[in-house]
Amino acid sequence: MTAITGAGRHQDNDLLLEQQLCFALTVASRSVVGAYKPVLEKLGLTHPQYLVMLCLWESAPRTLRSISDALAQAPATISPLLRRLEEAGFLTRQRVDGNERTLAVGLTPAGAALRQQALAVPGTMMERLGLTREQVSELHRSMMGLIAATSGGNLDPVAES
Amino acid sequence: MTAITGAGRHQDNDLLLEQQLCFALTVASRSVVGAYKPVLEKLGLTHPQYLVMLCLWESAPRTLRSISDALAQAPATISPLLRRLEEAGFLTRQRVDGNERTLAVGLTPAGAALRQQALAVPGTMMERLGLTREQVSELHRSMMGLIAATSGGNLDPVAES
DNA sequence: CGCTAACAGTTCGTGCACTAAGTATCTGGA
DNA sequence: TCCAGATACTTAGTGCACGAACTGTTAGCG
Repeated sequence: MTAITGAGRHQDNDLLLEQQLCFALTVASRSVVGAYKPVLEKLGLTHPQYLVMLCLWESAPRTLRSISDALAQAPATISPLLRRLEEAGFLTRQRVDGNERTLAVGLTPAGAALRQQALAVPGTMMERLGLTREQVSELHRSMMGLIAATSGGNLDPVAES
Repeated sequence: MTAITGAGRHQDNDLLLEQQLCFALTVASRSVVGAYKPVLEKLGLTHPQYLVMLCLWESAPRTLRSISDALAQAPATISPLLRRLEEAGFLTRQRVDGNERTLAVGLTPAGAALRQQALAVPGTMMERLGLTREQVSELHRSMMGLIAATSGGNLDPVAES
């Protein structure tokens, strides 16, 4: 209601595909992930798998829930991802004997060793994207602001009933 | 080789999940798309479907290839998307009689009428995200720069053999 | 004319993301 | 103690993204 606030007579232009932020954002995301692909392939990882490994290199063993929270993704997304990484030999999944409910995800020697190769990835990507450390920081800040805007606002419910 | 250029002794910090641009970018993309979801649900569209409709509202009828190019997505992604939108009654798919190879994607009356409801979407989203028109423009510029960085650089091949 | 290469779209297989539903476990309170 | 609710993870189902293989069509070239 009151479409005048914020929108108004700009509405027609607002529907142009090219100037949609959501469009630019999804294309940028897919493009950057695509740029990682050939680099990560050498490590035997997909991009989401790479993010999981980053989690584990920071702290292991840890629970699925903890990884799920760190990556801001549903447990149902992480679960099969961990299964594939286990099949690839990079991590282990086992129940903690004190608590039969939680899953302890740990690194195998191969998974821990992979970190050495991964160390070169950020630098390689900055080079391939032609970005300076400052530009990366600036973009990172923008993204964090956007993430805060989505989770900070009263979004989860449709706001007004 | 020569990991000193660009990377160097920052490598350890570079692997921290939180400061990965690619991580922030994918989370931001998923978050924003997720924020669109309740709004687009009222129109009966998913976010990728919304982008296809934006294409068609700008110009219809047009070919699958043209939509695929505009959205920077593979024809194989667009094809089933169009099928579902046809099933939903928003567009038509028919062969051009002069050229049995290309597909003419056109709007149905329902698909054309949907534009009126969609006019409110950008304003609604700006409000929900708490972004000003200027902030949206700025973010949009950043994303376009990033997209240019991925397609501009010699990325497609792995560069050196 | 006939053949080959390029092109338009579709289909298939794999992996991700997310909702919903299901299983098992743990915890807090009557 | 026992039970209701919360919690941890898994599974199923839908849709998207992408590479690869496939069908059919068109265009160009000898």
